[in-house]
Amino acid sequence: MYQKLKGTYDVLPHESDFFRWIGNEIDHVARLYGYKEIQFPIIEYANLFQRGVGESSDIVVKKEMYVFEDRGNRLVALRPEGTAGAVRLYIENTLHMYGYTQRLFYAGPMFRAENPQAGRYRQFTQFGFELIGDASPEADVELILINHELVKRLGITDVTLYINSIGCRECRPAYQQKLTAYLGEHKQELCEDCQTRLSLNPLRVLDCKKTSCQAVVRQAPLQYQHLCEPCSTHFETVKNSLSSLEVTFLIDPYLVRGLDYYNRTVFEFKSASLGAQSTFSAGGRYDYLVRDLGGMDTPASGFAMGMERLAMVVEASTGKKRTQYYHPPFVYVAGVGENLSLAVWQALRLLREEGFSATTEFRYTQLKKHLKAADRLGAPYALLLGEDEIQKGKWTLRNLQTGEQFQEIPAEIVAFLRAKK
RNA sequence: GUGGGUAUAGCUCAACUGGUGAGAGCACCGGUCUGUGGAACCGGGGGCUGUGGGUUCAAGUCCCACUAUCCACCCCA
Repeated sequence: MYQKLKGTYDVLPHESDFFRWIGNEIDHVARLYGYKEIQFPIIEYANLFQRGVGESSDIVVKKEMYVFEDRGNRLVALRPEGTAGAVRLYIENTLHMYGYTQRLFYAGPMFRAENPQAGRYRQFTQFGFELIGDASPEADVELILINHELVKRLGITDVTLYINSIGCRECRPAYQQKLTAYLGEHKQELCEDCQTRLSLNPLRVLDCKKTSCQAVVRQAPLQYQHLCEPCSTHFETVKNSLSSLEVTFLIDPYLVRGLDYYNRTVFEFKSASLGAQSTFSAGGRYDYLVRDLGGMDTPASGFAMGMERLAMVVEASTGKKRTQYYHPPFVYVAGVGENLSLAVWQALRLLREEGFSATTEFRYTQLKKHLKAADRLGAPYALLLGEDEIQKGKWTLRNLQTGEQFQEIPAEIVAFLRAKK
């Protein structure tokens, strides 16, 4: 028997409405905030991601990208995240010519060859929002508000917003020097991984979870205390805006980024119900990326949400299983007796033309079988069609919850159903 | 990549310390009931016990490897 690839999953028929619902809410919020959907390929040149995501990122270093040569010997990769592709799209299509500020969102599968775990897959779905061409702190706030709105709409309750500022290319070097110097003094106390991080990306030592490292980190100089004037003002404005909008947040001075392109504001939404993979949404400002990928100097900010994790949080938070979002067909047509296929077809066609979700089981001729099938599907109504109905030119409509039923001409039945829909 | 748990029917689980043809409930299909379902009863299809080796007279049961899965680390959404 064939099995699905490690780290992938199937969405079954009774679960898909759940994901559709989440997707619809995201679409809706995107529209409310004036974001337009973009679509870009799942495969791109590998170097787009190598450069976009950063050479020191584990996605590149630990070979977590699905990279291969295509038939033309091009080195291509399955996208490990969305921002690089979105920015490539922005640059290649000169979107700034349509308006400097672009509010964009996307949704789709991403790929990382990591070991699967709770809420972590090799093919996972990400929703991302990108606000390109706006350097103001309000842009960051808007993105956080979008998150906030989504959380609210999906009925998620146990979330915490963490924010931090990781400075810019002006103030980070000085800070990093200070940090590196400090960590260098305590090198012996750090774990093996952190000792290598020290030379590669010392910031990452800050969120190491090993107790020995944390002891060192606790005394370490913190970025948000060493921001340059502009970065500091930016961060203050973000915090003040959030406060005045009554969006509660916590400052996490150890919040850093695995992806290299971030600067200034970074934020994460975490849920306690998620186990170790507590972050279901993360984002921040990335003012250098457009330039790094060959575009003009363009500020930008964005975030991405993991659909699978989001789904788990929704279930945990609302107490509703994903199967409870299933929408049954509205009317089940039961053809009772032989040679009824024409009548059944006609009924189905009329119902569908009226916008009702309607179905049947062609293989059944016994009413009993039909009702059982309708029951299993969860349809609220069954339309009974047999000799009697055909003779009278009427339909019998049965309410499957109450058992009540009546006979009427099709037009009346349709009117009745329209009122119930 | 590292560490630990798990692996028997579609699902949830049985099968005394290794011992006759691997069972139950749910689900599915059919019947009791040829125009009234969600109940009951009866019957049926489904498993080379994750895969491959080994120990043994004998393995679902013990040993090894592999694979998958779950959890944690790493990292990340």
